[in-house]
Amino acid sequence: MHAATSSAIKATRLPVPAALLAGRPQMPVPSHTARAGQAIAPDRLERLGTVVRHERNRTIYFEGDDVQHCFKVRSGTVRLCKMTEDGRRQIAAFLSAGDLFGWVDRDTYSFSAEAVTDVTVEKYSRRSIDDAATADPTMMHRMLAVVSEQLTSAHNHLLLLGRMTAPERIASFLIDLAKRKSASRADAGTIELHMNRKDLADYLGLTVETVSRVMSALKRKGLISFSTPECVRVTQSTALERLAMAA
Amino acid sequence: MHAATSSAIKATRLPVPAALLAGRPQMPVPSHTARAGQAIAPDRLERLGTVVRHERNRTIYFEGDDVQHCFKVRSGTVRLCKMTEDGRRQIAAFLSAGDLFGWVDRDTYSFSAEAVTDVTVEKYSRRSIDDAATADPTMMHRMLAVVSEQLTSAHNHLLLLGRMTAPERIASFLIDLAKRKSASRADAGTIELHMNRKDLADYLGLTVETVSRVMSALKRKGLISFSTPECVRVTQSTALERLAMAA
DNA sequence: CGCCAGATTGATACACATCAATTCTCGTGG
DNA sequence: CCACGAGAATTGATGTGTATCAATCTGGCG
Repeated sequence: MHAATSSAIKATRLPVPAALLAGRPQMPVPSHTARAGQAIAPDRLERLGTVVRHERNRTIYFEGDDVQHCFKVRSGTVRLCKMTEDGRRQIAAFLSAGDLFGWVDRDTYSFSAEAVTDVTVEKYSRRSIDDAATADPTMMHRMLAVVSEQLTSAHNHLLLLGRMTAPERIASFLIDLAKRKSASRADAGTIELHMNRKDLADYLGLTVETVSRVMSALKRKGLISFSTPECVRVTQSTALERLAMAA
Repeated sequence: MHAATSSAIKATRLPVPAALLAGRPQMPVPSHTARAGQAIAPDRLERLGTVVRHERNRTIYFEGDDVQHCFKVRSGTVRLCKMTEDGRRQIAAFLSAGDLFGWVDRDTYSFSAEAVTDVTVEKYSRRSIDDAATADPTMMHRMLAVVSEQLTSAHNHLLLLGRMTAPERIASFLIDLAKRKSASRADAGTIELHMNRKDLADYLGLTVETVSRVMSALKRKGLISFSTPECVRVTQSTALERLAMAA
């Protein structure tokens, strides 16, 4: 099971023009400052990374694999998840363009990374990152900021899973997603989910049926609307926020 | 509400003889390597910290407060938690001697820290830590390791809250606690909880009544035993582990 | 057109929450 | 030392939110 970690389709060695650690904060439920990162010795990081493509539902790495690489999402959506022996799954985060993952100082990954959609990621060997960090100490500082942000997201997620009702979970999720979108484009209101109901359910600690029912209920009440299951429009954001409530 | 963060009773300026970042990994649900830390420029960290006492149930800092300090538990138990407006609470972690908290690179704390029992903590100003990190780059590296470990714990906790039944949650919790104990002393089997049922419930995403019922059931089945609610003895650890199951 | 996976909707079951008494524990003062 | 009180823990009776089981519906694709 831990064998074929690489489901890569194409791997081209490429310089990294933009600052590696720049980009918006990882994971949903941010609700905090966006900390637009500034360039960290971009010259040192050029030619260190490769761009790799993974097709839909392929695993990028498995929980328990040795930490050999760090990643940055270039396009598409990635999920970080854990499974129990009997097949129950918990998704810890969905990542999209600009998000970093695997940037931890550990021996093994504590969750799997999988492609929700077709995905392109930038991939950096741990060794090259270590070198870059040695050369530029602020790099390590930025990595700490990234992991800190992820820890905050995880803590918000704990509150959601431990103490919120199904409608509250869905509402919070939609609001977070809407916030993330609006950060990039001012589309305002329309959200492309990119993931199916099972993914959503496994992120929110619910079943597909419950997710479906609550989505339908929200639609009936006029808080949201959607024609295809993957494209949701928030029509009454204040009412939705009231539903989500949690600080 | 964010006013009096300091409920400190006594504050004495003290050198820090042992390596600050040494110690066992933070939070329950580790299940991974213990990474016994090596000394990080102990000389630079001496005289940077103060020892502060907080009495039972006092808040050390509030969610949303500016991050001014980092902490290390010297004795007692600390809980990290979040509350909703209507009083629901989620505890993210319990910390005990040797554990670090507040070591993030963020502007504000994303959760409150409270004393479960009477507690003594070592307290370091952010500024002094930054200075130490500049002087010794490996320091930042160690901090990244600490936060990474916490992120892993948070992810395990997500699986527990999102996908496990009440008995599974209790069993996992007891096993983790037992592991932590055995790491320090070879007491084997006997666990001092230090926290009441409400704390336990808020950590596990359950109610006091459910926690109590499940504990009683486990006792009746002979997997555990306890005379006082706070002192639990695991009598059939393999059966308990089978109950917990999750990878 | 017909197949199939995903989504929705309905009927029912059950795990855990909620409401409501006891019972236990422990600190305090007589 | 024991009685007392108060908060915590336990236990019981009942309710309910979400899971489970089971159709049906929908949309994409060979």
